[in-house]
Amino acid sequence: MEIAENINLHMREIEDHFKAAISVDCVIFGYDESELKVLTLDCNMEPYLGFPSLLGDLVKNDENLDEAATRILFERTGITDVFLEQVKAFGETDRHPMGRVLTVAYYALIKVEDYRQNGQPRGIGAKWRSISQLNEMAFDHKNILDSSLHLLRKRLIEYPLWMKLLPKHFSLPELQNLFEAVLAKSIDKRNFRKKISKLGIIKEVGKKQEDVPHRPAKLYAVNEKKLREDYSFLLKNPFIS
Amino acid sequence: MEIAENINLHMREIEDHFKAAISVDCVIFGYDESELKVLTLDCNMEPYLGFPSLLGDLVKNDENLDEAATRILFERTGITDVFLEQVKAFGETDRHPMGRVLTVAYYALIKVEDYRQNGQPRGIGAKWRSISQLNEMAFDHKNILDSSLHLLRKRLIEYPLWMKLLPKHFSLPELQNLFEAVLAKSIDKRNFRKKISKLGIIKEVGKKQEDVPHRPAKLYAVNEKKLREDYSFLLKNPFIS
DNA sequence: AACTATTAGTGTATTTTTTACACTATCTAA
DNA sequence: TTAGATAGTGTAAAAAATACACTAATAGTT
Repeated sequence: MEIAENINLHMREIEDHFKAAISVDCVIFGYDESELKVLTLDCNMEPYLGFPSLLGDLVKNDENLDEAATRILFERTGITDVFLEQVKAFGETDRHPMGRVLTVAYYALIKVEDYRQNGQPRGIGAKWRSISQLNEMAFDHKNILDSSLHLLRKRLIEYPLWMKLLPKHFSLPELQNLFEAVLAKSIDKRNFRKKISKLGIIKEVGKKQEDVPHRPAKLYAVNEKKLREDYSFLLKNPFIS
Repeated sequence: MEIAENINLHMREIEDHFKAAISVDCVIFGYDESELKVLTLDCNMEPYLGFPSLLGDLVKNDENLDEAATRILFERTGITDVFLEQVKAFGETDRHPMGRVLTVAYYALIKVEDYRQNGQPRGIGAKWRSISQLNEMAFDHKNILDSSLHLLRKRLIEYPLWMKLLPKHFSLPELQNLFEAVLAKSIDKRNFRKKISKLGIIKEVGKKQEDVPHRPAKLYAVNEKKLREDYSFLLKNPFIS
């Protein structure tokens, strides 16, 4: 093939194809009030006016996908060092009214207390919504949420990711309830505790719950030393390069 | 905000952002000569001239991602109904010399015998390469291959995907070797057979290997009836919507 | 026909993991 | 003191995973 012809062909390819936009949408999970919640906005774009939407943005030209996700998390919550993992790309041709916008979904795990402290000023209009009340969403965001939740469920079983969702001090009933909320099933208390204790990565902090109208539960924290030994990859973010 | 201003802002967004191309790259796995192989091309683009590359193409404007992957598979192998699953998106800003090309990776499982029958005319220049010899690849394709192999390993453990790679009739030693090749570890023969037989989805076909210079192994086939009962989702392609 | 080389095929005992299951303990509020 | 509510604890049975060594069938050789 002649070089000129080759260049021509490339020109045509560029004209035909370099017309898409790339966005990142984040499914920001939080655990609060004994429920799994997602940080959402109210969509302001037709035809989805008022529908809950995920937090996303177009990817800048000099930004890779992980960077875009990290930026969105920071812009919206003020939190850095967020646990993030890519879910997958969503590329239906008609998924966005503005044109061809391929979106790459990430899920994020944050401690709601961190968000309350840092985030509210920036995350204007953002609302925590329980996953059980997220049925209709803007764009294909319900689809994205479902895929993300599916991935989170798998990850929660294989890695102790719950530590990214719970406050520094937490009780075993809280931890069990988190599992039950995410996996949407009830778990035997004794077997659950046996499994957690075998992990060996939490330790008692010597305190108890306060202000509860019943027997208070002991509080635990992650044992950073054991964590480093057995799950050092969780200290960095193993899923973000 | 004024409507005109709003439109203006959108115009700027379009100008700034709708400049990316989207491609799909397929990691086409095959099992042959007791090895896990990947269908590759020799890259003809600088600076990767001669490096092995995955089979990919730009996504057409009226095509979603799954459709593009299916098309690439068909164009390159002549095979329809290929088992495909999206791996993830790769979006480093500098991953492609032609500009910003976000690529979405898929892995595919095909029977090498099907490829030999249908494919060679179209897959001009395509070569099966053993994964062990794929160290340097064009673009970020080694990275894509690694992610795909990682996903395949997980999937192979949870689902009987090996049936997508083996010929209609296969022996248990072949099946075990496939596992060993994909997982890159050796497996105890008796325990392996126990596990496979508990699945209950293969049946003897009443034949034996021929032309082997030692005791011939019995041949098996997938029991379609049992498969429908226990793994009906594998008959369709569960990972392609 | 006997023998050698090579791979196929088979079962049991042990350990580990998972599951099922019910009562006592501690706190608040009345 | 009592009632209400939730926290906390152990054991036995079943299932799954692991470790392990010999006999069987075929082709090729002598």
